[in-house]
Amino acid sequence: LPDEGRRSGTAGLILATGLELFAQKGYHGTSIRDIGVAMGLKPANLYEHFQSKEHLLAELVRLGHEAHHRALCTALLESLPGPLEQLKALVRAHVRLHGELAMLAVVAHTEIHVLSPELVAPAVALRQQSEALLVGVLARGQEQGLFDLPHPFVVGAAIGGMGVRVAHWYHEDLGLSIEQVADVHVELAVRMVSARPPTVPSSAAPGEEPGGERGGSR
Amino acid sequence: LPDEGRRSGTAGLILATGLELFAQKGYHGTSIRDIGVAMGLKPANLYEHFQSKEHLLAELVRLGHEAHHRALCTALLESLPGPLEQLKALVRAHVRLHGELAMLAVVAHTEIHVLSPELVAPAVALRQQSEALLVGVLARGQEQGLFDLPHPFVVGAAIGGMGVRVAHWYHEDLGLSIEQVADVHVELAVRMVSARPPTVPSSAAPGEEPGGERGGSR
Amino acid sequence: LPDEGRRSGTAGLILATGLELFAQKGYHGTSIRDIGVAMGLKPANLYEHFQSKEHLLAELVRLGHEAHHRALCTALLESLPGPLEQLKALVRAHVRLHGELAMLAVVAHTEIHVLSPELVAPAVALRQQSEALLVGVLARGQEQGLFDLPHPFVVGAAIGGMGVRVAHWYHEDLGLSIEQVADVHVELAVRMVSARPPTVPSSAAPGEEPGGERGGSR
Amino acid sequence: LPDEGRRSGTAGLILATGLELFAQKGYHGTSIRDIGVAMGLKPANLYEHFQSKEHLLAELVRLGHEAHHRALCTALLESLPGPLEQLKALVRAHVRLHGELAMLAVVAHTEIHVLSPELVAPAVALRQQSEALLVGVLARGQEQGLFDLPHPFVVGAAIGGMGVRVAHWYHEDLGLSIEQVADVHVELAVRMVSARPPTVPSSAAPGEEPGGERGGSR
DNA sequence: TATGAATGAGTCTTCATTCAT
DNA sequence: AATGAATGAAGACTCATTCAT
Repeated sequence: LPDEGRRSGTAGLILATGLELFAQKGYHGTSIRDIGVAMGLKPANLYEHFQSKEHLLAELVRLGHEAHHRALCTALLESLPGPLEQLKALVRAHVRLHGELAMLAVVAHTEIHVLSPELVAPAVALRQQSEALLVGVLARGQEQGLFDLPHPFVVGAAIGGMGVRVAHWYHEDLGLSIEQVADVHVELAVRMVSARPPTVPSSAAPGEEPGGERGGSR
Repeated sequence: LPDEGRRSGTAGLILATGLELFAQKGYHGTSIRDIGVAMGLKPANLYEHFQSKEHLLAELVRLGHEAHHRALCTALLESLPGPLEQLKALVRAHVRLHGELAMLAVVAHTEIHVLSPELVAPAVALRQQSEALLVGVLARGQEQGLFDLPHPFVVGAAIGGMGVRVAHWYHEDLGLSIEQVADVHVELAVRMVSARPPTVPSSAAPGEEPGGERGGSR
Repeated sequence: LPDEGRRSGTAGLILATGLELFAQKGYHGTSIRDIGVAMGLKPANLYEHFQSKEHLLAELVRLGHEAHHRALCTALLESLPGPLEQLKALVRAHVRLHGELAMLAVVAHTEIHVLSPELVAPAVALRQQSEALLVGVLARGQEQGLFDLPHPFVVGAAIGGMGVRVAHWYHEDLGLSIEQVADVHVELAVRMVSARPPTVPSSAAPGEEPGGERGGSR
Repeated sequence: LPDEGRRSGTAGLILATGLELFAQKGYHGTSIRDIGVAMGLKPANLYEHFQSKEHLLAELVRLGHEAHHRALCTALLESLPGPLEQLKALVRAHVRLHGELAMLAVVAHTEIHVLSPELVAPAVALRQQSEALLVGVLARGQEQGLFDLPHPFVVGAAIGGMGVRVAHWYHEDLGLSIEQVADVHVELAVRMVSARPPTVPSSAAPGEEPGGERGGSR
């Protein structure tokens, strides 16, 4: 599905069909025959183009991780300087990718564990690098006193996580462009790294909740 | 795994073993034989206690959704009044559940789609109610002018989503208590619904960011 | 089902239930569990009363053959003398048994082949004796010039066969008493062994059939 | 086995092997593995040619009923006119089919009940038509005063039934050609529908039968 | 007498894969 | 590049049977 991974003819069709079915029913829930009938080809034919079912998945997982990594890197390269801008760029790219290439993102994320160590290696390498990008930005933002992170690791996981989930719930019939969704997530991410004002004037207005909040934690 | 769903003897063992394997390898990736050997029982024995593999999954999915719904309801009932406190209570409960019952949460979430309509019905009903709790709190918060939500629906999805992801990355060897993780998420959620201060020095305004950031970009 | 084979309590219930299910779905098509649920007892309980499923069948098959043999012998003993009367008695008894003990007859006939040689022995012995009764009567009838048999063996098979089939099609809702059915079969058997009159006008000779027939052809 | 149902290659082999085993051990008593080893093929291969074991049976049952119906129709078409000739033609065809295609006839008759309603439908339709042929001929024969039927329905069942049984006892090593068997059955059927001569000399009257009876009774 | 749990063998069927064509 | 047939392994599930209770 990503432009770079597009393959010609039958191989591309297999890739696209496999992606759709894997996203829908899972790797183990999809048989080589399912893919065959969905394509109008016989199962045996798949082996002209991929060594095995697992290799087909490996290719998809690799494409997904590459697309993700590429999107983040590009975002960073094109970003204005500074941790905040970079964070915004990362979040935007992260969310857009999970909205636009939702099936690929889901498959790459969900089914990565079925791959054998050899086939999974490239993907995990990319994933770690991608994660490092966000971690790095957050770290620098905090070093520079621009971010106020309750806990850098957890905040990173949360920001990444809410983006990942977009692939599961976003779809075009929602009346929302993926750009709008990305905008919101950018705003949320910014808020997440920004210290709240002392809440001096009791932003919770209706009166006087002052005390309540204190004991709120259990 | 949740106290309420604990079953006696063999049935309970099957439930626990199935949960573990389903979480690890997926429903379709786990064979009835896998469960059998992991339990030290023969596969045939499973059918004394569950009608089918699917019914076993259905029970787990149901338990997961019930535990989740129960946790949210309890949190709300015990919360101090007011949308902000309720939001905090919901997020805390949501995160704790996804940390403490991680496997159940993952299975209930990931494998719900393989269930036939009949078996899935109770779970989807509960899920909708659970979602409605958060949506309701956010809506009231905004009505009362306490929250500033860029987009209520997306914010809800984001808050829910980051909690859901906790089940995928949190584990006890992380040097973090789940309570700490919940604390952070509560703080993050509060920030997500709170308007940022006017950003007086306009930290987001491009162009005039205070120098230091420049070197941060790669 | 036959009075002599009736057993007390549970054993009798198993026998009756097994008979019904074997007749309906066949031996291999009926599981020990089917019998259990149909009886309201647990399958394990069957083994208190029968060594195995096969022994249950063997008992039924034996009962069936015994009842049949007994019916034929009694008929012969109570018959007026003479091959014709004896034939009539045999046919009547044969048909009555297959109507009144239809399920037992069907099972004893149909499922006898699944029994191991040891268990089947008593039944085959009886069957041969029963067949011999009819064969003997036919032979004597022919010797004495009372019967005109196109082919003794085939006629015997035919007379026996039409009676056997009664067990498959007769049931009480048919508006026919089994006695009526037996009457008809007796009459048919008598005709089967009786030479036709010289067919004076030669009704079978092609070409000269008496008019009326012509319109009958389609 | 009937010429019309013969299939090429493997499918035909499966059909033939299945027929043999079903006839011998019954549908439920025959496993897909039995068929496989009898054919020298692996069980899985059967599913290349038939959807399921039940579909294989359904095909056999259908073939059997078609062959039977075809045989009866052809017989009627080629018959001389008139109920008596038609009866003779029907009986001859009926018997020949049950002798020549014995296994098919037995399976089609015995195992039809295991088929699901959908799969059984074509066969029952044919069966009803076949029965109607005989019933029709008998009815016309009686209307025209050619037949003397003690009870039309029962006579039909008896004539049909004795033919059906041929499939169970006839085999070539018997020293009888199937044609001979058919001849006998034709003669028997004719006798069955023909009024006995008034038995003027009272052949059944006890007492005055010519001698033989004396020693005949046991 | 009755039963719940347990089990090894066996059920039908689907799987991914190969190979000759 | 494509396919129909073939296959060994594995899939979920059922079977008749046992045994402690």
